[in-house]
Amino acid sequence: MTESAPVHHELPIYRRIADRLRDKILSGDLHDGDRLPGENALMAEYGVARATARQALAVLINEGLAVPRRGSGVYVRLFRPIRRHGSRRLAREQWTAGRAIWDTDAHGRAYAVDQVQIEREAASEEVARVLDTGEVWVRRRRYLVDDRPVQLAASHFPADLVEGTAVVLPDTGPGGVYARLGDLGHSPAHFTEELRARMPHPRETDLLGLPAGTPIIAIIRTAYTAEGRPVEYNEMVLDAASYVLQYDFDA
Amino acid sequence: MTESAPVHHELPIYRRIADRLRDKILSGDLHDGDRLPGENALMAEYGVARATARQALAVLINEGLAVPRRGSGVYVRLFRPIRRHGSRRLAREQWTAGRAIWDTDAHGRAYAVDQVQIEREAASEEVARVLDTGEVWVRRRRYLVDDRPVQLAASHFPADLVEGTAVVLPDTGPGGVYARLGDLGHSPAHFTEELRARMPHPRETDLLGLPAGTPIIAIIRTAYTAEGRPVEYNEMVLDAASYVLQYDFDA
DNA sequence: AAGTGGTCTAGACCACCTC
DNA sequence: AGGTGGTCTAGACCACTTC
Repeated sequence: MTESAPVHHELPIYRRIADRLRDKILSGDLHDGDRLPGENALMAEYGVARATARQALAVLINEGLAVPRRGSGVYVRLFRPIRRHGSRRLAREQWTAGRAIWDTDAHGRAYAVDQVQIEREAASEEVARVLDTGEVWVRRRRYLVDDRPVQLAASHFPADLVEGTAVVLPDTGPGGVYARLGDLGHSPAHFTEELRARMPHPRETDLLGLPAGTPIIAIIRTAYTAEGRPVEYNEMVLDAASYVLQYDFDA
Repeated sequence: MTESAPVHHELPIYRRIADRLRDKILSGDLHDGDRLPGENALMAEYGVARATARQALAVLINEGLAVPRRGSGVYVRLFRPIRRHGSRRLAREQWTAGRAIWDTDAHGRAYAVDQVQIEREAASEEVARVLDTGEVWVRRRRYLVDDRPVQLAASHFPADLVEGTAVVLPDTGPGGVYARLGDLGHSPAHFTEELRARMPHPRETDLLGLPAGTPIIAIIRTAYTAEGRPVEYNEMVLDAASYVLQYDFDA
């Protein structure tokens, strides 16, 4: 009797446990910050080995739905995004009014800038291609909202354009770098944002303090003057769990 | 929470193995499609137990850098994104020229639509709020590029607006639904896209055939006529590994 | 002190792919 | 047939949190 039975795959135990827990989270049965049943609880409830219980929890952790806390438990994850307006926020009125762009984003919530680093560098191949120059000034910094890091950014400017100006000073003054570029007669007029989502590299995980299962959104924004001269190349890395991006445009 | 005071721990073995493999991938030492050292190889090379070798590989898999193939090995992952233009692609010339929007995106590559489903439904709370109606027609479908699913979409239209029109037929004719809305005197003129990135739910994982470690990009696009009437609410779910999104706008 | 998650070992059986 | 990854068990020691 060589005939074998159809291989009617059951889901593995750890997947079924994970599915049940996920349902409880997504249905609202378990709320933000609630404690999930721990490894011991799952071992007892389902009669499985510890590794299997862990495997089930790992699924939810890697999906970004739960966060483990050493010595304490596994918790349902909070999700409080900031709304970031792609088009509106860069409207000229924003920075000509002397306001920082971040006022537009983090309305009401406490925000801060961190780890500011300003350096003159040789441009990478890609930056050199876009900005059409070999030497750039780079402003790197980290943004925090409610004391939690949410974004990394590295703005690149053609060195000859900004050398000796406030663009390369720690404090760029009212309206920020865009207002300063305006002072120099190079007001940004057109923007391109190129956007990807992926899992973070270890450096990004550290700097943004990301739990497992949190993707990042990588944005490259290029700013052009009305004459079409590129004046800024800005690489941003956003904690995806902290953001909703919005773009408005016409047909 | 941000990582608390790092008590100068050494990295666990599995992390160090994962770090070395990641370096080989990111440095280009290992290329797309190359086979990584397997569990047995890692056990021998580092003198660790099987579970530890697996744990190291799991890190890379959950980062989206590697894909396991049963009975075969673990492979470096391919990354061939499609460029999707947020603003330009919806320019009126596109659909008034009778072209499908997808011609703009998947230039040159084979694309297809799949699992088309057209139904009249009661609007969800959110859709009802945005479209200002309780009854909607919904067009659900899946997009494929090079025979691989890359996007799910569900377009919602106010029922009274599109009842009995080509908008709710399988074939919407030249220029697609936007051209048909134009025929009805409701040409879309303004768009809003709201965008998040997160790990997929199991249903999305299945429909898009996503390997572990692949986030999705969820986009909600709302289309408005020149008079400000909302005429479409489109929920899209994109395989993040398959896309680069581009938005162009002015200051 | 007790409980939690983090790491690791040493086995086992299975389904699947490749040769 | 032999190698690969997928699942699972039954232990162990550790660091950390909570009480």
